[in-house]
Amino acid sequence: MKSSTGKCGPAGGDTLAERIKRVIRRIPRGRVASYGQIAALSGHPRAARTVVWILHSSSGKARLPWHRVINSRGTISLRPGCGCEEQRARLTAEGVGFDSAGRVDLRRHGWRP
DNA sequence: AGCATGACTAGGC
DNA sequence: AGCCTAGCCATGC
Repeated sequence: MKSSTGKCGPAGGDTLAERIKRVIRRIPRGRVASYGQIAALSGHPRAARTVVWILHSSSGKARLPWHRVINSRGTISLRPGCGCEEQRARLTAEGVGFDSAGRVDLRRHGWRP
């Protein structure tokens, strides 16, 4: 019995947010995943925008490898001055290489669960 | 209850 | 090949 209301609370629950966070933590080091991919693995293939919100909401708080999350083109979506340089530095440190166009080779570093 | 925000994505011109 | 538009999902005021 948890509560008479029937709700156990979002903690450890099946909320999309918790699920998305969980998926992001599963991204192995040296690999990157796209927002849409994470959303799909969370059960909502079109909730890429929600993934964005999660990162904003937990940016710097939760221990999420936020730097391993990029867009479907393999480029960093962050705007200059908002941590995009840090993201690139972290990925580079993990062995993820960027080409002259600032793109990651998803065929090589893309996360494939 | 409705509108605005957010690091998106796919498709069309 | 590059830019624009519409669609999607969840939260905050």
